[in-house]
Amino acid sequence: MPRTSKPSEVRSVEILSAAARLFRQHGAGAVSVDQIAREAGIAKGTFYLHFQSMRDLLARMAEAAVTAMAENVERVIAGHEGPPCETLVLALAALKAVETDNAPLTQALDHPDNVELQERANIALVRKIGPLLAGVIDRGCETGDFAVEDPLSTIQFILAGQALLLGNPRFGWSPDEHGMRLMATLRLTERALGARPDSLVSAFLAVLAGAAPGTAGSGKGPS
Amino acid sequence: MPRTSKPSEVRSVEILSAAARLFRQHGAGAVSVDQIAREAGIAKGTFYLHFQSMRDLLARMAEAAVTAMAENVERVIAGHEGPPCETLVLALAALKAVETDNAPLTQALDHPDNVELQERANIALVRKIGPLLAGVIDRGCETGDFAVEDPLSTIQFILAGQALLLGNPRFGWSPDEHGMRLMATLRLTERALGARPDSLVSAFLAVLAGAAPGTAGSGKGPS
Amino acid sequence: MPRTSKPSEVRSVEILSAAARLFRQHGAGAVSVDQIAREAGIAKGTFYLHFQSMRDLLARMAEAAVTAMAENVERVIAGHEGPPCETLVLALAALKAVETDNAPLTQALDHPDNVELQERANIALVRKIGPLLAGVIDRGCETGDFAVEDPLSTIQFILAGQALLLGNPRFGWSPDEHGMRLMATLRLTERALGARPDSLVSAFLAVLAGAAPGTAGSGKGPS
Amino acid sequence: MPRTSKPSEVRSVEILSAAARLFRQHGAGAVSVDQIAREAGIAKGTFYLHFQSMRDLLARMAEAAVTAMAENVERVIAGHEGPPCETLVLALAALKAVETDNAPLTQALDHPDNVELQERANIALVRKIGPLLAGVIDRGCETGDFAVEDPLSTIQFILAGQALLLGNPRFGWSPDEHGMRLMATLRLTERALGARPDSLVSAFLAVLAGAAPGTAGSGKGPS
DNA sequence: CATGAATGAGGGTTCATTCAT
DNA sequence: TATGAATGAACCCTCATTCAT
Repeated sequence: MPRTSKPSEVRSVEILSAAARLFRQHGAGAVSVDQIAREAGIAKGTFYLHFQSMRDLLARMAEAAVTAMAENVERVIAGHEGPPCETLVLALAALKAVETDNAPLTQALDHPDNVELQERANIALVRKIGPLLAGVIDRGCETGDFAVEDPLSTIQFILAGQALLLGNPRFGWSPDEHGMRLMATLRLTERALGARPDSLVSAFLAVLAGAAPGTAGSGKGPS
Repeated sequence: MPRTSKPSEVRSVEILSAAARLFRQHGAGAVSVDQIAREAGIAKGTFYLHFQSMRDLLARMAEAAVTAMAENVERVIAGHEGPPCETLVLALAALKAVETDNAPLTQALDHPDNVELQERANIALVRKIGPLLAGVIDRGCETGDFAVEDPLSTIQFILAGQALLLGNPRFGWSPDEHGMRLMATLRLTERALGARPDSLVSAFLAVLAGAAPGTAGSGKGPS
Repeated sequence: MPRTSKPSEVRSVEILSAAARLFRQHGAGAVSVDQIAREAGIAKGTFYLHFQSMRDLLARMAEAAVTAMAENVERVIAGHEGPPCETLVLALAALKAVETDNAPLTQALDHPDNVELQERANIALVRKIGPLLAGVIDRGCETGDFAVEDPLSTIQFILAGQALLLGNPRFGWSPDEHGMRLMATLRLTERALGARPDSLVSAFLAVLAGAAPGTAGSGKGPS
Repeated sequence: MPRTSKPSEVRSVEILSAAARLFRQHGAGAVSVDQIAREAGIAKGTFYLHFQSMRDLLARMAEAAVTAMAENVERVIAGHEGPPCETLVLALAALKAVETDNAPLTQALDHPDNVELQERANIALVRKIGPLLAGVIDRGCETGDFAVEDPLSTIQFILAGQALLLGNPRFGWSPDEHGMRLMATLRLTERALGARPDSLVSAFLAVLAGAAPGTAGSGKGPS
């Protein structure tokens, strides 16, 4: 009721995080513009001053999530000095960290109803993060740690597989099943990149053990 | 308006394929029961004589699609005598064949809006087809063609990666990009399964060249 | 599925009691022709062979209920020899007995949704039972037990009041409140009929105490 | 189609009276939200801006009707100075006045299908008006005009009887029959309250004759 | 920039009734 | 008489979007 005026960008972010909060609770499919407006403390009409449509909001949210991931990964890559194996594992961990972080935007993607959002994010992720990691692999190829012909395509496939098989709550893996698939994924990645056997696995265990320098903010391990 | 009575199963299939047709055109999310009924040439109420709800229809469609895939793969595996590499490639090709086939049910999954359907199918696919292919790999391990610790987890990861990276029209790969990713996938699979370098790639090329015996009905290569 | 042919009247009764059963459980407003047909073990179309419409069924049910009440009351009046006060109390008790009896038709009326049915029954009751009781009162006027100008109008008013105030579960009286209203009703009736003070009250207590001869089947007292 | 904005309360009342109009014509059970919206000159969605559901509307209508009655009665009681007999008769007349008034809300209750509404109103009426009249009777007991043990229970019974027997158009009494029942009701009330014979009847006739001071707005006599 | 009442097409679902068999 | 698949109008309700203020 009070008519508080704010710069467009501030309002947008407020709306975005209000939406994220609701999405987390009820899933994107079950949230109406009405609810978002109420949660953001604005009138319904104001929503349309900042977003063209509901679809627009969804798109921007997915974008924001992936951007956060990319930034996290970039920071890790830039900040880490050590064997490429470790860098890679840390980067993959940083990826998951965003999902695990309290950041509402990211967690919103986990709900069963948000499939479309999730998928968009996955695709953007493969497209955006792929090149970053491909850079790491390139370096690894130079140092002789890795040996692979087409690093980009390869890591993109691996990101895709991981996103669907491990990142998707719908599979409902038991902890055991999940662990087996995680380990198989590491071994497969080792081979796919032509890395020395056990090199990724041991790097992963090292990361799990102590917080390696350069880890992303949350400090949480990969899922 | 004319009142034609048909056996329940016939009507169900008619409705199912009417729905598939519309889904292909507009995406599952944008199709109403009204439209389906009109397309199927029945009254709206009749729809509810054969399907409990819209959700029910979606579930049955996803199920049908995956079942078709599983059958195709099984047929290929059973009917093929030759090196496991080839069997595997043929099986993967058969998988795609269902999607590529004219079968309306399968094609319906391709639309951008059908994410939920697609995802259900993907998950069911990984769960159902995984074990079938794991069997082929097991045999390969015995013959020495493959060497891998946990065939099921590994092939499931590969199926997941393939489903998202290659099966998803949203990526919008150019033909070149798509080709590179396909090749990288094959190389990755070779390494992941501990197969001899080039073994899968050459098997794939062989399949492309001539219709190997036991190929699925459509005869089309992998997407 | 088996096509058993039965005389129309038998079927009607079967359907009627199937409906009564369902009404008792879910209320008349929540029961569909479909359900009734299923419960009666017939096809939906068959329903319309015996009842013109749903409305028709409701009407016949209300009629049946009141007929049962009237018969009960008539039997009591005919079978009882004693002071009119007692006859009257017994008759009123018999009225309630039908409602309390297991007779599904009657109990169906108690559900909150069945208001229309209940009302029809009430009206029919006032119209049908009124004259019966008026006869008793007439006799009472002759014996000097009662003194009232217009027995029919009077007893109809009392029946109406009782039906709404005491017979309606929607009031939600506490046992105490209910008791007070019952006693006030008896006193009011005494005065209205010009009966000797306490005559009806004590007759009522007598009926409560021992099952007076001529009581209706259930033997249960008035509500 | 033209978009006219009105204060919420105004709209609510407009909708309410549009509904009342339709209810009067077709009965509450046969009126859809669609119709109400059309009659009120608003869009269907607007209806749900002011009423949570159809049920909500019904509840508010019943409430409004009884509130009007209670107010009328209260005004009469407060404004009248004279023998309790007369106050009582005036109050009962005021009750009917609301029903008889042109007030669409009240008239809506008259239709055969509105049983649920009517019943709710009846119950609320007995509960709300009962205590008001009981107060009058209490006073009468003090002045010696009345003599009754439990005024509340007694007057509630009488209200209930009157509501069903006289207020219900379904009985379809002929004018004669109606008159007889009205007179019997008065006599019964006299006796029930321990009033002097003819006291209520003559008060009633007095009220009929000239508009006694303090009568409700409509000035119409009891139905 | 902000408001929020108003819009109205569209959603899924039910169900009394019909009719070809 | 009996069947039950088919009908389709009607129902209640939601919600993305608009627009007068």
